[in-house]
Amino acid sequence: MTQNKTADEPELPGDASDLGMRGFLGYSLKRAYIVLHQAATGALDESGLKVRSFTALSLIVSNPGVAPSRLADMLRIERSNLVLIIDELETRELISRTRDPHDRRRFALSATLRGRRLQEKAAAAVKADEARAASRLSAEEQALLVSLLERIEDGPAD
Amino acid sequence: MTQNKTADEPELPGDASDLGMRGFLGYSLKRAYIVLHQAATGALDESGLKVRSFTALSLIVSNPGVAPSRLADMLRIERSNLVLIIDELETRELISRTRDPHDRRRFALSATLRGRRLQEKAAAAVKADEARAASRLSAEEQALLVSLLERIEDGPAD
DNA sequence: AAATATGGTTACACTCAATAATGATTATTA
DNA sequence: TAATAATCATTATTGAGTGTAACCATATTT
Repeated sequence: MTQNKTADEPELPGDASDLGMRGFLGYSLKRAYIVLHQAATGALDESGLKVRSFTALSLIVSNPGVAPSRLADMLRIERSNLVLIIDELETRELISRTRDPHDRRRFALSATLRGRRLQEKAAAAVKADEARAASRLSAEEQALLVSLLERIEDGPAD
Repeated sequence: MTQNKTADEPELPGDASDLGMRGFLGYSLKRAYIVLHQAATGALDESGLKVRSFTALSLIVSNPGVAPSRLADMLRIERSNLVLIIDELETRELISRTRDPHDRRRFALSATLRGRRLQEKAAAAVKADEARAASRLSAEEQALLVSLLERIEDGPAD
């Protein structure tokens, strides 16, 4: 047994380590992601949006008229899963869903004035909480981090 | 007819962009994480482990005798959720679960020889696939990335 | 015109993770 | 010491989040 907890050394909290996992990029990535996701969730509490809904709303704001299936591609989720998100945003009158006149199978999604205002406010809150969560990094380091992450997202060099 | 790049129409579905979301660290973080998680999932396919189980097994290998509740803390999940993971690892005889003689409420988790061998093999596979996924980054950049991520994980500077 | 493909929707299943309740054991305290 | 509280592992239940399959309406292709 490698653990020797006698009365002299009662239960050190640090006697277990994840040093072996630190060699895995995905491990560090996930743990940092959890921190940022929680920060965003907290920031969005007031607006009643989830991170998922906020992202969808933001993409609709900056891409007026976008079709649901296109949006699903951008979010990397299935169309069927987007339906509920859109339903919620529409019920709250943050977006409108109108038929695309050129292709009546499609909907054209646009943010309402209310939706644009809420998105703007929520975005500011998320930005602020993200800044706090990443406050150990300078602005330059944060920019560097994002660029590194985007190069990973671009896939293998091959 | 849906894609007309010849500046005919101002708002075509094809030119949708997520540029507005790129200002959010959490957005880039999540997308990079998805890439790495998929890489790890693929690498672990052969071993029959999920990313979750692999992480648990790895931590048990490097912390022989660790208690389930301590492990749950390290994995940042509830004890109750760890039970199923441990059950699976024990059923496959990758770990053993023995009572801690000093505190009979606790279990002491240790990897079997078989578990250590599988972990070693799986770790190599994950490392290889992670390296491929991050191949657009040099070794120095990868190390830098990890250090930036860990500083985020450390929380706000305050 | 008929067959095929695409877009949105619904229903279902599965994974992941949190919560609450329970039984066993240990620690505290009256 | 006896009674009470706290801790550990477990089970059951629940709720997100996401994928798959089937369906209907509309477009496209043959």
